This record gives sequence, structure tokens and C-alpha cells, in this order.
Amino acid sequence: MQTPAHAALGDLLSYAGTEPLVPGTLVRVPLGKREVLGVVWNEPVSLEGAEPDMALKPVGAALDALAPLGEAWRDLVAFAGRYYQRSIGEIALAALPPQLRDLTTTQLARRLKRKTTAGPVAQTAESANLIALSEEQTAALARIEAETGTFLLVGSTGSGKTEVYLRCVADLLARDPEAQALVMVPEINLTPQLEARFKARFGDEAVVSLHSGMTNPQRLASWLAAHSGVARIVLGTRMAVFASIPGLKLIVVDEEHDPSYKQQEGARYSARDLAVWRGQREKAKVILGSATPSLESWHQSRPAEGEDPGGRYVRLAMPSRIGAGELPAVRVVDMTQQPGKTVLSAPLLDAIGQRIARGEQSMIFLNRRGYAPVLACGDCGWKSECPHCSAYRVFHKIDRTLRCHHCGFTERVPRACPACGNPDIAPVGRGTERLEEHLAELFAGVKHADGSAVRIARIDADSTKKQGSLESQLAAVHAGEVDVLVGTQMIAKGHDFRRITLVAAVNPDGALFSSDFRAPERLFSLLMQSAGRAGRDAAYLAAQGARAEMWIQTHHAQHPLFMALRRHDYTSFAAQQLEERQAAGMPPFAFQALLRADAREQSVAQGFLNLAADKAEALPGADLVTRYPAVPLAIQRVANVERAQMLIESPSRAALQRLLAAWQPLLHELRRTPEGKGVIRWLVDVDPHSI
DNA sequence: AGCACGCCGACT
DNA sequence: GTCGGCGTGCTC
Repeated sequence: MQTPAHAALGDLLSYAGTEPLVPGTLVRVPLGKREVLGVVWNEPVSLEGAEPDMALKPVGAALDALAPLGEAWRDLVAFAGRYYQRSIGEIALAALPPQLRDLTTTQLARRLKRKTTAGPVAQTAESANLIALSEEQTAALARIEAETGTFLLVGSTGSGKTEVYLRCVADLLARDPEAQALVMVPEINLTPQLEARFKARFGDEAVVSLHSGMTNPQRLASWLAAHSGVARIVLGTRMAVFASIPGLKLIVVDEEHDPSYKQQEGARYSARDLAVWRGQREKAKVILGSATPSLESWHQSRPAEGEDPGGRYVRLAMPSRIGAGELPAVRVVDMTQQPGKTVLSAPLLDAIGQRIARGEQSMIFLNRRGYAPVLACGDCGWKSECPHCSAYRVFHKIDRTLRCHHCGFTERVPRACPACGNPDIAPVGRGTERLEEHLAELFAGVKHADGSAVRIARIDADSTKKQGSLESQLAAVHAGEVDVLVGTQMIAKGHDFRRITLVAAVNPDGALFSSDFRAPERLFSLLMQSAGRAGRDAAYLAAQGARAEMWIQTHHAQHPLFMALRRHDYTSFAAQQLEERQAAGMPPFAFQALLRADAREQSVAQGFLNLAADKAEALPGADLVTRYPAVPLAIQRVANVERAQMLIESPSRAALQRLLAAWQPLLHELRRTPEGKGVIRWLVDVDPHSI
């Protein structure tokens, strides 16, 4: 009998019981002074005749009103624990709804009584009059129906990927009355609209959501519905990959390239990768959908050629837009040809002005919140550094504060330079607030035909802090109450704005020469996705006689990334990136992990990592795994904690896994030695996203 | 992760 | 003289 556990606690704990319990049964067990939730993990072992080396505590009450968690689920949890170097207990506990932890057996029984029968999926109004599929959709659907395994559905924005998901789910549910489907999206913001679409098609009863924005009782209810089979469709964010879904036959991972699928704290799992594993384990089909797939998935779906045996995913292409205009024309403005300090180039301003005149909307991206990223003194060189982090505090003009985006440290803006008293301290660079202000000044004199003023709006993490404010701001845009929308990448995802005919990225150059080798991939995908926001409604475009445009302002107009973007050519961009990755021996041609350590002193953190690397020398798999020297993180200090990391890389995933598994106990041990003294925490990040 | 035990500063 | 700070250690 076993319980969940944490960190240094052995993976599984043993308890004594009088009745044999089926693996997967939820139980309450004593742990120290507390009673906690546990999951029976293995078949019970008889201790008759054997002398126990430790007094076992008795297992507590079983939550037997609930069906035991299935073997497939336990395998998934065990695999995730193994692969991402965490204890089974940590994964299992994170996978279960929090409320299950403090519910008594009787409370649970009461909740279960409410609803336990899976109703037939209702024929709803919408499903009666479906529009015809395009040829591409029909072809993709036919192959998904005919084949098994993992599919990579490559469809441009507006090609109707969601409709393909809906049809696959519909076919599955109609064919198999027990079957269930899991549909994942990268962000919470995207769940309401997807939920609405699925409920319109399949009825309210059949669909539940699972994401961290839900209250505990809601999560428990959804989880129970999935576990009992009542819910035929489970929608959710990355956490949903761990839901207990006994009838699972289909998994959809929408926008599979999205970095949000990778958990960035605790157990650092990739929900997309686990979805593929889970699909294989449970013989469920997996559909990975994207307009710009991750290079990993793209590589996995390569067609066989010559010696190359090809990838393991079936690649399905849907290049055409449906019911939407053609893809927007991409205009690249060479900022080296513009007057110095130009923020918005004349041709871009002109294009925005024309749209305002026609009553169309424009959207401008700037991936930087606040008014200015730095405040600086021209006399003494003082800059708005954060006293606790190796980063500048951002100037937020709205509430006159300097805010550190890393540790949250906030102060009122000083009246004069804190170092030399010079009253003339100035913002350097620009964020969304300043861009919004700039636009308002530029268009202050411009009026609509009816004499009303031009309306500029801003959507970013600051403007949407309040509950529901994102929704209301989006609604204002939909209602046509906004002419120009400024925002961070928050507005690049999802949302169909029918009247937006121009999208602009005003300063995307940062990612071109980033030290992170994935930065170009992310930028390309973000720009493609942004371009996809424009001209989504063909009828509107036709009525306006307009063509949608995507504008890029750059100092590197000849960069191959922009060249490919102009042609909407993901394929050649991916080919070029993969070639570079292969030449440099980087993912997907190699497998990586990061070992990270935090300490008060950088030298302590690095010392711990380097010593750990020495210890790894003798471990199995070490000869196939490269360990690089420990280095400080890009933002070295956050909240007065120094951070260091070490990259570990191997052409063999198995060798990397073997080494990490053997390393784990040594690392725990090392922390107890004098060298590990000052280490605040350490962690392993398998398949890290940013390095 | 909790929740103990355990040894040093400002309060009834 | 105690209340309480969080450093270190244990939980089948």
C-alpha cells in the first residue's frame, strides 16, 4: 500500500492493512502527525513469515465510493515521475483535484450520488445544420479516421482545424458510446470560447473543463465527471493531461507548439509530450494541431526519404483559409532607412490612418509592458535597477511606479535622480503604455467622418488584472469601439476580430539574435499567429474592398525569418532552422536537461553544480552525455537569490534518462555535504524550453 | 510539503 | 523570565 510523497521522501510508502486493497484505490493514510490522501500503488504483499524491518502504520479509510484509478492512469503518472525526475506522489497528488485531499468519505459519497449516469450525447441545434467541409478538411479527417497513432495537423490560421477536431470527436462519440475525448488548449483564456463551441455541438452535459482558473468545487465536479465517464469530452489546459479518463480514445492538442504546454514550476512536464505518450499507451489517437508546429513535432512527422526512416507522426496539411480572406500581405519596413528614433514609420502610420478613415481596426504588438523598460539619469548614469534582482525596474507611468517584473518590488518614481539629485530623469525605450500614449498624440487631430475622436486601447497583463476585464476589453474591440489596439502577445492568440485588417509588430528584432536557440522559432510562430488575426472574415474584407496586411518594422529587413514570413512559408523556415539545429547538434537532434541551483552566492550555486558534474563522471550513460560548465542564468539574481544552471546534453534520450536517474540520489546526498550547504534549492528540468 | 524540535532577540 | 524567529530533520 502506498502513499504520495514529496522530495526527499522515498517514492513509495508502505502501510499495513487487513483487507487487500485494489491498486488505484484512494485511501487516507497517517503520515507523521497528519492524515493525508494516498493512492494504493501496488498489489498488497503478504508479510506472513517475513520479519518487517519497520513498524508499518495501518492504512486509513478507503474512498471506495470512487472507482479505483486505472492502470493506464497510474502508468502515466509513474512515467511522468520517472521522465521528469519527480516522485510519483508529487505527480499523482498534483493530478488529483485538490478538494479530494480534504473531503471525508461521507462527503465524497454525497457528491457522487448527484450524477452518475452517462446520458446519450444530445443532437443539438448546431449539429443538425453543419456546413460542408472543405476538401482539405475532408481529406485530413479521412486519414485520421483510417489510421492510428499520432497526427500532426498543419493548418494555417483560419483553415478550420477546430472543425476537424469537432468532427473527429463527433464521429468517435457516435461510434463508441463509452469513448471519451481530451481536448487541450494552451491558455485558460482560450477555454471559454472552445467550451462554448463544444457545448453548442455536443450539449452542456457532455463537456467539462479542467484548468487552474476554476474553483476547487468546480474542478472536483469536472474531474469526477471525467473519471466516471459521464463527461464525454474533457477540455482543458496542460493540467488536463493528467485527468483520469477511463474511456480515452482521442486526444487533441491544439496549438501544440505553444510554450505554455510546458509546466515551468514544480514537475516541469510537457503536456504535449505526455499527451503523445498517453495516446500510445492507451491506443488513443492523438491530433497535434498548429499553423507553425514545434520543430520537434515537425521533425517527428517528416516523410520517409532515402535512408531516412521518417518520423512517427502522420503529417496532414491544410494550407487554405476557409471563409476567410487570403492570408495577409506581409510588409516589411526597413527601419535602417527610417529617420533615427522612429517609433512608427511613416508608411505604417499612413496605413493605420487609412484604416481609421475606413472604419477598420488595426492591432499593434509590442512585447513589453509598462511605459519604458528603464528610467535613467542623463547626468550621472543612474538607471532604475532593482535592488533585489539583476534587472531594471520598469517605469509604469499610469501609477507613477518603478516595478520589477521579476520579484515584484515596487516603488514610487523618484522626483529626482536618487544618486545625484538631478531632477531630469528620463524614460529609455518604450513599452505598451508609451506606445498607446504616442498613438493617441499622433491621432489626436484625426476625426472620424461623424466627428468623433480616434479611439486607442491597450490590452496587456496590466490592463487585464481585474477579473473579467480581458473579456470586457475584447468585447469593446468586437463592438467596434476601438480603432487601434495596442498590446502584448496576449492579443496574438485565439480571438477572431472580424474588423481587424492590419496587424503590426513594431519591434520584433530582440528575438533574432537571442542567445536562446528557440527564440527564432517562437518569433516566427508568434508573427504567423499575429498575421492570422488580420482579415479573418472574407465577407467583411470583400465589403470593404480591403486586403489584410501584416506589418513588420525591423532593422534586419533581409533576415531569412522575415523572408519566409513574407511568403507565409513555414516549411522553408522550418527546413532552414532544422538544418542549423542538426549542424549544431541541438534539439530535436539532441536531448537536453538543465540542472539548476539557487543560493545566496553565485559561487555556491555554481560550485554545487560543478561538483555534481564531477560526481556524474562515474555514472552509467555518462560517456554519452555532455555536461557543460555551470553558468549564471540570463537574469542572474532574482529576489536576492543567485541562480546558476548547467546544460546536460546527449544524442541519446535513453542515455540522458539513465544518467539523470542515477544522478538524483547523488544530488540529494550532495546537498547534505558542506559543499551543498548554502544551496537554497536545486532542480532538474528535462527537455527545457529556454536555456 | 507540513510539522516538529531547537537555540537566540524584544516584550507582557 | 516567555513568545517567536526560521534553520534542520523526519515522515512508512
